[in-house]
Amino acid sequence: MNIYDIAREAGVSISTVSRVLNNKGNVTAATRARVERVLARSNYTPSAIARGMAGKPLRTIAVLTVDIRVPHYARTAYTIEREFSRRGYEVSLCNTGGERAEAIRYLRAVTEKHADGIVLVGSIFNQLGSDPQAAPFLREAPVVLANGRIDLPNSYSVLVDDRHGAALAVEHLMARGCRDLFCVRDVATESAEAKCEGFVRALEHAGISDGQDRILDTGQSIAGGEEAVKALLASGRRVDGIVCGEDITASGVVRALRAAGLRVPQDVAVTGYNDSEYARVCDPALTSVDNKPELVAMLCVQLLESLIEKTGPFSSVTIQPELVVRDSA
Amino acid sequence: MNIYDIAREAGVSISTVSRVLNNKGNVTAATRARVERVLARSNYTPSAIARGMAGKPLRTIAVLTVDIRVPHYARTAYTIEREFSRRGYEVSLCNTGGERAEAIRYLRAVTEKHADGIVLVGSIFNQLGSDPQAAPFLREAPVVLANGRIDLPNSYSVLVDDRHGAALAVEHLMARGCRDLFCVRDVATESAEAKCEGFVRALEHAGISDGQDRILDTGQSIAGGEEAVKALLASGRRVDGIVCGEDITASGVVRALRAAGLRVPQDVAVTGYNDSEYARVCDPALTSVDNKPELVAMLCVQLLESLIEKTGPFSSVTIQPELVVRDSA
DNA sequence: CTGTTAGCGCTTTCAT
DNA sequence: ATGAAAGCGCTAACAG
Repeated sequence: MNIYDIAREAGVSISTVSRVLNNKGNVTAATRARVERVLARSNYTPSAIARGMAGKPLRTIAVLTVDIRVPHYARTAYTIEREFSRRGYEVSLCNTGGERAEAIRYLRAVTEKHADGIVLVGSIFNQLGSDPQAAPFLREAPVVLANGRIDLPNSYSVLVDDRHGAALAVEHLMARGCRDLFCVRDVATESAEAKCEGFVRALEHAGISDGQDRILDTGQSIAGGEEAVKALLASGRRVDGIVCGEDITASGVVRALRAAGLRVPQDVAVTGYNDSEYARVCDPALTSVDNKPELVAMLCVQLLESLIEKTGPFSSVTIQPELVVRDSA
Repeated sequence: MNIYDIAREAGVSISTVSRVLNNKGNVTAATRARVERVLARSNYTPSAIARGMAGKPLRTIAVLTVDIRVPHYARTAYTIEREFSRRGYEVSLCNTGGERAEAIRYLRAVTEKHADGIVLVGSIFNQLGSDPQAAPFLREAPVVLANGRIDLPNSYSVLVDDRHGAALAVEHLMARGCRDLFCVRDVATESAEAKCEGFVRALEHAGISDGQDRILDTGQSIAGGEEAVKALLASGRRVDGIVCGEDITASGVVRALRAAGLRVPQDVAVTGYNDSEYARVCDPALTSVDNKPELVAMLCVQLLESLIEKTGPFSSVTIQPELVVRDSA
């Protein structure tokens, strides 16, 4: 069933049907009513593909994320989807797992389908900007990065100041009297790097210069946090505060500390990052850095929408995280 | 840049270009090479829209879910996306929030774009099958429900036996000696209903007939779990075991029990549901029912793919949850 | 093996 | 206010 069928049944031309379908003017009330009656009883659905063929945008947004099973990405992707949906766009989603090849495959696919815009969620996508295989696809449609940045003509960023976020955690711990701090780095992204940098700088600011030696590397998981603590305690180094790069890792840190007979926060205070549900499930509830994924997502959507609709001016923005104090520090 | 440009530059016809593009036979190695060279230096991207216009499938799958911020849905959606991606499909995602209107809007949109298949994740979508506004869109493409069922000619299900899941929890609690059990219902879906039914039946099986009076209603959240426990304790009823419909709610239950000075599991044992990361973050780690979202998703993908490619036979399937025993019960 | 051509279903001028 | 017709970029049937 297509527009010709409707036109025939209504005794008009396809132009007229098209006009009533798209609420264009120049149709008599009578004609419009006749067409609408036919429309109502037929179960005709216009073909968006044909509409796209005729040069109209398909109103779809491509979202690339590492893994929506990570709550932080889930919250970001959720907000992006909801906001674009509200604006009449559909979103297509890909979990690249950080795999360059997956990202490229997907970018090619969405370019072939003429996506109207692209959102890259996470600093891990920064590398695509200079990737000869990927970059061409990032020039066909406007691109916005959530907490990332690439240098391409039509790409913009909504950044989060993770250095500041980590510094907030350090300052809070020092204010409660902690002096022997450590930082848990649980992933190798620019964002994680920024957190470490914030940690080191904040220590320097407090006159402690060996921050670089106080960074613990581990995996992003409960087990990762546990292992980092076990290794630290085994080293015999003094510790009374731990800044973690993720709530989930922090929960492992807390668990291992308690298992070792240490009290949190009395003996060792712990901070998480992301202010996720994990922070509230954890016992004691985690003091955590809120890096505002919903706000970031919202700004990404607004930015991308104005890029697509060419209602300028546009500019990249940076938002500041905040510390949410609970029981672990 | 389109297929005509390539054809002209290579000095061949568009058919030939189309043939090399799609690896069809009947092209001399020499001709193929010539076209491929032109292809390589041009940054031509074929238009999937035009291809769709010519009758080829666009290879997109629409996934409807309640809210991917809920880990169980995130895991399901993640697996669906990954598996379809591997098979050369793209997935478009909508978080309906359980809103009928959102589901309908989205179904209309994806029908206009000729989605090749639809996945409905969650029993909340069961009602769409008999919804006159929604059902027509569920007839245009094959539909698979994850843990749901609708009665439409081209719709199939991958079901989870949640009655059995809840019964497993009850049996485990009774085996540890619990006698005064309660069940926390934290949402109003058929799936939640099935869990309650499983709870009641398992009690009956053990000679306890007042199961229906042992169901506590609350919200699906930490606070929901806490409130349920507070109300229960205030009522003065004896309790030594609580079966929860969700890990997140169970974590609130545990927290409130401990706050009331009760030990988990010694005084009151608690079971969660979904075997999510929350179960592992919670202290004590939750004994939880694993309802296998990855397996469900995988089966949905296989089912839908065979429906799309018409490689039968198809049939709905039911999978059985398993209990994962940890420290809370 | 290669080229010509007729659609696919819509939007949009341009006539009338 | 309405209709005729061109064109969007591709696939595939058909002709050569």
